[in-house]
Amino acid sequence: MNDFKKIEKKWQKYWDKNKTFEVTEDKDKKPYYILVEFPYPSGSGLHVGHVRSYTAQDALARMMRMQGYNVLYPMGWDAFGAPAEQYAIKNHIHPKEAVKENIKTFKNQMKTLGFSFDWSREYSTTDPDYYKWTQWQFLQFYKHGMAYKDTIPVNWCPKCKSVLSNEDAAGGVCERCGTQVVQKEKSQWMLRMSDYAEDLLTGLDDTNFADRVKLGQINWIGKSEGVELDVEIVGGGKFSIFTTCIETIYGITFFVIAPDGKLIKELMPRVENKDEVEAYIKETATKSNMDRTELNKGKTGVEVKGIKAINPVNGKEVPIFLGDFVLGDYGTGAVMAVPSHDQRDFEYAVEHNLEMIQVIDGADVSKKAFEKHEYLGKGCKLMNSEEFDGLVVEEARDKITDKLVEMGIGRRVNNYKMRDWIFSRQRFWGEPIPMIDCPKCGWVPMDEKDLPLLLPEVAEYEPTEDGESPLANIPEFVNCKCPKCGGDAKRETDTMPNWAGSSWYFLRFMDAHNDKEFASMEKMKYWNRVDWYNGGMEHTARHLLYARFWVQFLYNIGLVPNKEMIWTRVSHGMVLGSDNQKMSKSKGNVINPDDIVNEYGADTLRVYEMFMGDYQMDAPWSTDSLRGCKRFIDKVIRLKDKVNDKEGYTDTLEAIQNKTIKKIEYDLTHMGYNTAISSLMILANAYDDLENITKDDYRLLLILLNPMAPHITEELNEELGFKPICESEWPEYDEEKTVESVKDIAVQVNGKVRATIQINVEDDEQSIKERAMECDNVKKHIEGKEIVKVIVIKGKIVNIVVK
RNA sequence: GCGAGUAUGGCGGAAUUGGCAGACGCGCUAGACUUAGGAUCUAGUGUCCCAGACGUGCAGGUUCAACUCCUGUUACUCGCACCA
Repeated sequence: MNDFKKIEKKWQKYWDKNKTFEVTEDKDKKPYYILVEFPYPSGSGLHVGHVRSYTAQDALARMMRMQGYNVLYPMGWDAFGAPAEQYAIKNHIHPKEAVKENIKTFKNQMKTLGFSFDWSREYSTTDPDYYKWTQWQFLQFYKHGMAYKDTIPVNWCPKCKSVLSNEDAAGGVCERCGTQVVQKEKSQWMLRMSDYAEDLLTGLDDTNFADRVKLGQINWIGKSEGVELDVEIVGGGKFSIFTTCIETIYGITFFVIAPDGKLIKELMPRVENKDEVEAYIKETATKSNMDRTELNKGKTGVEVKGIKAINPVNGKEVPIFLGDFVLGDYGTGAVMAVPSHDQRDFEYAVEHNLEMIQVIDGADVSKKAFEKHEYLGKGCKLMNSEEFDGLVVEEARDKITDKLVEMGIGRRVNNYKMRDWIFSRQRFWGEPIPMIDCPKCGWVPMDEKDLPLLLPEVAEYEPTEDGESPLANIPEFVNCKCPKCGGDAKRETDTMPNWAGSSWYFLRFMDAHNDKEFASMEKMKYWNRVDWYNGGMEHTARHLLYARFWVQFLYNIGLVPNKEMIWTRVSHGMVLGSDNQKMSKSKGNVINPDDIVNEYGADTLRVYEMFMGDYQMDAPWSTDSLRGCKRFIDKVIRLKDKVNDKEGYTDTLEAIQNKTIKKIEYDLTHMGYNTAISSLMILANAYDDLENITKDDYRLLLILLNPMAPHITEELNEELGFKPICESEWPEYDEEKTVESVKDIAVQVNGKVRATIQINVEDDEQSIKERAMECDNVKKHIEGKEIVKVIVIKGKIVNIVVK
């Protein structure tokens, strides 16, 4: 049987020619929108990991189409960003050409795998017709005060010569190249994502994301409730701190402020030891995040001499320090230090020989701090806290907060770890930011009707040495007229991050070729939302959060129908190498899907990847197992020889057939792909046990297997003379017939199986009980013993308890 | 350190509500058919001191009955990481 190549080609052509999977907004059908993360068309081609998730979603799409749903299953390309640019630089071609080439490869691979995408909706984020709307939406952010320019210390990758978002620089190393990130001051476009922190949290209630996905989002947003407190400075002036442990306020022995924050700059004129302080600020700036977190556990810092702060509750004057464990961009960039009750403050106090005051009773604080997670909920009481002495912590927290609020110096506030989104990249290969810097008018947005702002056609697109975008070197691009006053002005030369285009691509699929709007409200209302979104776990924090933020903003300005446009989000496990390690060229364990398709066929690869293990877990590659799937398909082919001329279904197969239909429906909608395949193997084995099967029997197996193995099943179906499966209806099962009327159940004595009896569904408890007692082996084990009770679970088990 | 997840034969993994642990597949063993087999078919395949007993990371508990529920614990994987 080596004509699978011919067969697969034939049916791929058929689907293309008949536009089988293209959909329109058909009002008579129920819409269902299935989405997989569109790939980054890299130079190395499709990965077997792509095949896993695309096949899974493809199977769901194919089944649901047969069930009468109007299934939108689109595909496109997320082609802006550093990898495409680096690939282009390395191979000395223009990124546009590189992307075109890579898309062609990807698309061919997808076609040979028989994915049922609606190719009429294909686009790339790099198409001017698409990024026009990305730019347009950026202008909406700007016009609603959600985009602003700010000079901030940013993560800088010295190798990629680019600014990275906190998300891209997670762990203090560059996401792309692994180089240590350093801090650098830069003027950047920002989106006010932190304004949406609370909405992004509550919005999760309107989604059906997997729990682990929701949790990832919640952790990333990182909400903490606490008190913001104004602190007076001796001799005038004040600053604010944020704390979640206001109950320890009487234990303050010093304050620490961030060296990279704005506060120290304001205080500078009054600082006595300016040289020392400035040196420390400089030192901090050269340290990467990594240094600040891992390598530098010892608490460095200097005292800010000449300035003392006043503890508002007792008037005590305490010193102020700089310390790089306090971050400039979280909270207020300043903290109250209570060394007895915070381990970081404790370490800092030991290092700098500072006073400690215990204010919560219940532990020895001479060796380490007695922290919040240790004293909360244990009934611990306050001490050394004047009128609050003796109060339980939780109560004291409330009373102290009330007092501070009353005094007008305290506010209950929430803080979030999530920061604003740094939206500028000093890169060529991204959407140009459509803003113009006019010497007279300041930043002016481009006129919407002039969009798209195209990337210029140039030969040089490598980043400049000083970290400016390559676009800055192109006078024809930079120089322009101010849309407001008509005078000479300069364009923004930074481009958008590659997360931009992917933050709204799923909306575009609903109306992919609209040249009047990014997507029409009418079509978005028809499709309503993404019903089922599959992607990698690695995208559940960042991409999904950006996309939700983007959508919520569009909703607030009335441009999309729902505040959450994604309903279910699930994630798949990785396909590992056969050595159980992540596939990588350096380890030599990479499996190329093309090779597998060539040798075994697309159907085999698809079936194998569905069968390989729990969909949500990583699974190692096994070519032996793949061969097993090939054998299964061969067996299905051979079963055709058993088909007789009889009409209808074989009686003895009724139960298993109904059961299998039900099982496949359940499994394909619950990510149980491996057990779906297994139940089809069981069905095929049942057929194989018979001398003959009917045409209808055989066709049922073909239809049920079709979502996973669409080519061979269509071919066999056609050979029987039926109309194509992709134009047929999904079979219905009869719940009553899924239950076998005769069944073997176990008989246990004291929980141990001693016999098996055959029962009928109609049998009553008493007769089952009697028959169970009559089994020889059961008799042997209950002989001479007192029967305490007999438990009969109908259709499942009998347990006789004896003493 | 914090958060999440995982742990079942030689291997990948089943067990939807507590009800015969190991479905299904791989691998392996023996046999059949064969010039041949990465083909197909048949039988077998958790462990052991094998009429029986023991077995789902480990130690307890609840129950007639526990992979499943509860308490504690270990290892690994992933995410976050001085977030006040």
